[in-house]
Amino acid sequence: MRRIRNIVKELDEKEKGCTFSLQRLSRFIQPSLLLFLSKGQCHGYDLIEKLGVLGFHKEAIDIGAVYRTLRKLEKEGYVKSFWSSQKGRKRRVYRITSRGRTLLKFWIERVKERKEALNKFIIIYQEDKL
Amino acid sequence: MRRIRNIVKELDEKEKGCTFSLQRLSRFIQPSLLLFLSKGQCHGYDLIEKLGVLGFHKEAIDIGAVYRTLRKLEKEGYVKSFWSSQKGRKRRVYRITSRGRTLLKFWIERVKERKEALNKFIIIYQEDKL
DNA sequence: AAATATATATGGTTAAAACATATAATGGGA
DNA sequence: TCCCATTATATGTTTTAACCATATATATTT
Repeated sequence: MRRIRNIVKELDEKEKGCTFSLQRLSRFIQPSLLLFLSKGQCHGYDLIEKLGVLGFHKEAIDIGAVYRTLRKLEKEGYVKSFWSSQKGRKRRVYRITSRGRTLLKFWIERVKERKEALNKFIIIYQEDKL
Repeated sequence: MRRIRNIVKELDEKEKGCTFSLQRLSRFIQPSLLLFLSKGQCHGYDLIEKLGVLGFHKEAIDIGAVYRTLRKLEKEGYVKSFWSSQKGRKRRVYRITSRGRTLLKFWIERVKERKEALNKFIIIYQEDKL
């Protein structure tokens, strides 16, 4: 039904014996959805495809989480949705609101900070290596 | 007793009306502790200081989480500890194990992936901006 | 003597990812 | 035509780790 977590399972093989969940994504679905919606309206399935652009293998994405996050974003007023049924399958199309754009602006700051932190992490790791 | 979250509270002010917790750190304490311990033995309080090097304000760090994570890392065999009491306060000093170094190696891969993803995030955000 | 800094630890709450499963319409191939 | 894969959305449960609060005790500074 859902071919999911194939690649992650391979990692599991390699990481056998490690009790920490390394592949757990963190705080990424919500800001990513806002980001893509800031570029234009989209429906959920489309957004799942687009998450791959950021480097996540489609197979590893929790589809349920995407839809759930979209519903929550709407409940909070960051996006708005409507049903579209032209050509076949009806789909719920999302649009970002101005509130959503403001939230994304805050996220960008966090993303930049986090990127800097990860960069420092890598630099420290590589120090004094032969 | 603990002057914590001063800076974060300022952010809260700015982010008023946003119901999403933007400042929540994610999956960072554990790998960071391993990283610093890979450079040499340390005790918990020292590690709290060092977390600041990665760009986190000391005030925002959950000290309890640091100690808890260290205990867990030891329980899982990624670090080892002993009590040291020379000059004053006794402290529990941690050392990374070879298992810990292996775990850190896996983490580095994740960190690099994540940094790339964050970079793409920023690039996409800046596309078609005036 | 009191206050602050150093140092470690644990109990409870919450958010979000991870995991599982359900539903249903559509289009292509056997 | 029937089956199956793909498209498409959704919700229930479990787990993890951050977040928040608090407790304890020694050492140093005011």
